[in-house]
Amino acid sequence: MSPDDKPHSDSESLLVDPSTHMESFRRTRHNRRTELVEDYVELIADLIEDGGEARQVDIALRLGVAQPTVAKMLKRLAADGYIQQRRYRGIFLTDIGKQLAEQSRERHHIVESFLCAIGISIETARIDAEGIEHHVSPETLEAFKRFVTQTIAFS
Amino acid sequence: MSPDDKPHSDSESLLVDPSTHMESFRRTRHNRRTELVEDYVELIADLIEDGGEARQVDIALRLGVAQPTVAKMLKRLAADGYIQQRRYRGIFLTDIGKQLAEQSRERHHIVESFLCAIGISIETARIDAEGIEHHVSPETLEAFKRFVTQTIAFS
DNA sequence: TTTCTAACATAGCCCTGGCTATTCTTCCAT
DNA sequence: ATGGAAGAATAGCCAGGGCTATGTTAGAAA
Repeated sequence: MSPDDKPHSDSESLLVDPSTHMESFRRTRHNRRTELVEDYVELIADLIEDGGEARQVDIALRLGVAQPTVAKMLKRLAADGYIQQRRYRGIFLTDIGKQLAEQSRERHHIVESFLCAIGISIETARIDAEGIEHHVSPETLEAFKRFVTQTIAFS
Repeated sequence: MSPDDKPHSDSESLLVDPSTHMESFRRTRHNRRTELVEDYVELIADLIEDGGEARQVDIALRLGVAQPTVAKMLKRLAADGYIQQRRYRGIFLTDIGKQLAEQSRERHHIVESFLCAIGISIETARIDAEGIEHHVSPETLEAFKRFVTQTIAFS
């Protein structure tokens, strides 16, 4: 087998090495699994703060899904210890639920502010932030925060 | 019922109106469905360019999934017209497959460059870009591109 | 108090994207 | 020419996150 039979070894390849590549995808898949939880918890916190309660119908309406979908998800959230439920009654965030909500909310806010700071319209920023926030590592979040602060300082 | 029983009407609420909110989530859910396709097509293009062929085992290795998972996904890609398959033979991108790959690759590259430009380490940029790229709207992508260009111009 | 409605709970379905285990094919090396 | 190994296909399982249809409950209105 001549050297040309195999992919270029290192230099000129546009592909990173397989295990690194794999790590990125694994991480991304993991994030995908946690995003829904974060979305729910964040939304529940907002609804409670805003209207005193978080009803399934409201959650369903804002998420754009059917009520039973929400019900099923809430069971999972309860099982995972993020919320407390009483049959036919409201939903309450547990301490770790509140903690996660606060974290998500802050991250969400930073991402959205950042997008605005680089000149994105508020409508687009809102939509993109919803998708992006879950894939932002602590390091990137820090950078976003710095950038927003600087931009405000200059204006 | 006093005015306080209902959520604040407009001004002081931290929640956007429900239908806007819903749109964001719907969009995000839609993106999630297309990300996998983009990841595959982009990876296939890279593998072909890099080594002349895209084998299931290599795709599986880089994606961090099992080979049958890849096989199943490839059927979907073929059904959707992105690739052509010949049993026990290689995979080829169709024209629209190539087009999608090119688009994804460019977007991916812009996002990664952008993250680097704001000071993220290359390792983190790689991982975050993998997750973020699928949630970047055309408007945001434009802004990223502008930013990268400017940054390079100043250096 | 009774009734009726809005909200919640449950059942049962579908599709997607993972997995393991197993059965072909190909193709290289003997 | 053939046997074996590596890669691809297939079968069959699971969990997650959607859905519709339907039963239950709480609480307001009559």
